[in-house]
Amino acid sequence: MTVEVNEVKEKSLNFLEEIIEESIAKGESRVQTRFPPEPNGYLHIGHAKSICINFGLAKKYGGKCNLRFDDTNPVKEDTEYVDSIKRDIKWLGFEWAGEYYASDYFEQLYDWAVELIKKGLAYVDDQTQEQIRETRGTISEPGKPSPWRDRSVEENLDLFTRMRNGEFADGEKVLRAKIDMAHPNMLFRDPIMYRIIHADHHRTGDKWCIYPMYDYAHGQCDSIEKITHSICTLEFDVHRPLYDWFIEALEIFPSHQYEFARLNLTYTMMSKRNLLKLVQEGVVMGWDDPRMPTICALRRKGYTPAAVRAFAEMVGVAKRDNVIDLAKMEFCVREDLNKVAERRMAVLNPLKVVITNWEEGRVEMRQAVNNPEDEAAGMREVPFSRELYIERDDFMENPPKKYFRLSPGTEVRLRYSYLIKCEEVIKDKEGNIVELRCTYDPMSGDGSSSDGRRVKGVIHWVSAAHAIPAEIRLFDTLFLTENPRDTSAGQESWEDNLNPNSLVKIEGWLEPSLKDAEPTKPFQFERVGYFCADSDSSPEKLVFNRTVTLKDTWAKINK
RNA sequence: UGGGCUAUGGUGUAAUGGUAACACUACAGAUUCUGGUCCUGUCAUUCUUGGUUCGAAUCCAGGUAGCCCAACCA
Repeated sequence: MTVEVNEVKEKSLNFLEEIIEESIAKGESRVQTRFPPEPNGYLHIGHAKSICINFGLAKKYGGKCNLRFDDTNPVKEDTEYVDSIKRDIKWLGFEWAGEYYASDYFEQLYDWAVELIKKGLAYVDDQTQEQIRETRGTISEPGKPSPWRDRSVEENLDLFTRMRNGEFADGEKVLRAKIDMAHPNMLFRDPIMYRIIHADHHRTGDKWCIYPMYDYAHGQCDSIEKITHSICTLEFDVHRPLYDWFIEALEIFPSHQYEFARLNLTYTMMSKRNLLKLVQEGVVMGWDDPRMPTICALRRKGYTPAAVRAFAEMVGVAKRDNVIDLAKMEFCVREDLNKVAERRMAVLNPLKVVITNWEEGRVEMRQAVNNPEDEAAGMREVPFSRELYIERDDFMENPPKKYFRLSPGTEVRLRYSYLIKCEEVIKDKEGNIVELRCTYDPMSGDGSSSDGRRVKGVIHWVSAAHAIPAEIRLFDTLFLTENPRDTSAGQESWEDNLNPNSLVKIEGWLEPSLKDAEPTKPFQFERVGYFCADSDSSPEKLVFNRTVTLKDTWAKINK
């Protein structure tokens, strides 16, 4: 006798999970990660991946994940960004164990710098920025030592103290680690640890005028927080030896850095610097313009946190360069929204239909299912009357062979309502179709028909007298028309590839129940796509944003 | 005097010396009061050349290709 073993396929581990499991196997009892944004811009979908990895790993292994702001460069940073970052992480559904700032550690970092000077591992350099650049050498040539490299410990200590005390102007002096000006890794050619910046810091104000560089700060901050797994993107891999060098030189808690490949999306600009430029130049309405890849933009557009998390999970974690198809993100959104979004009817491009055998003034409330994927969502009533709007695309005077919808003499079902037959097409002087005259089958209200005939086409509609007008913003999936990293197309720069049709505003008609829709709550406009009210929406002017299309039905029909 | 990282379908991710799997896309079909959803089917000589082995995507060696590094950015 054989027994069918229902094989439960265990989900394979990604390489970071393997690393963690190895460290646990070796006796490491703790998993502590951190998400370390610089508050110099808004978080985007690429950060969402990093957030999901860092918080997800901590959760999976019973550890903790800190939020640490890497605020070591006061001229670029601002509390506006700090606030937005916190809001976006919360929206994604994560809670940080501790909230820290690199600036919390400035005093400790300073003390450690003094320690390195005393050990003869750091010195104050008087060279100009240009001189430092020139003497660093190149990728294939060694650098040259600074003339100030061999100052005495006493002199270095004195100079560094005076740097802190504000005795020097910006750029006049820097503190550098004394390592190896001929090192094949450029970062080891006496990296700058501190520079002088007389600027207001968003948290420490004017307390400091010297600020640590990333390489001098990041590993030590991890170490202070006893981070076990410091996870960052691939371009930091060349920094890892330096990260380790400072930790070893200081003999502090040995945090370790691991790198994964950052997220790239087709047709999407992901660099914070360039996104900032779009905002500053007014190309977009702001950081939360629905065309932006920022988390707040996705929220405004009606994406759900669950969809973003599912996407991060689906793209996986590895070390190879990747470009994820936007279609994959849209799939995650549709998959989630299909389960949770209530259905509504809305006509984007109206064509008037008059039901000639329906009495003037008669209104009938039709029962409509809110969500066929979720019975608990219940029903609602939608008014039906003599004059309706249907989608202009749902009528064709001369239909091609596989067109299932209205055309002269044919019949379709109005969703949740009656079968109608097009009897007459009314045109204006220019020959434009302005109205259809139709008749309805009074016996077809329950889904059947008077004689058992069935129709293939089902279209959406709104009652002209009851429908409410709204501005509908159609944001194109493609904000860029080429992949930003693709140079083969010969474009001058990514900015030349902004999609001119990335935002189209139209006037549409919504069923009455959409009047008080709360912003960012997505609805499926049946047969059209997912939409949500914009934050600008008001009772006086309803504004709806397109979240994502339905799986491109119209394109399929029209091909 | 260059160093580091990476190569598996159109796109991602698995397979950890033993039948190349899963998802997205695309295409085809079935169901449907949404041309949506759900369901079914189709799509690979694992960058290359050698080697080790009964057996290699996996191990070894040499090529090749891509990405990152020369901010007082992170």
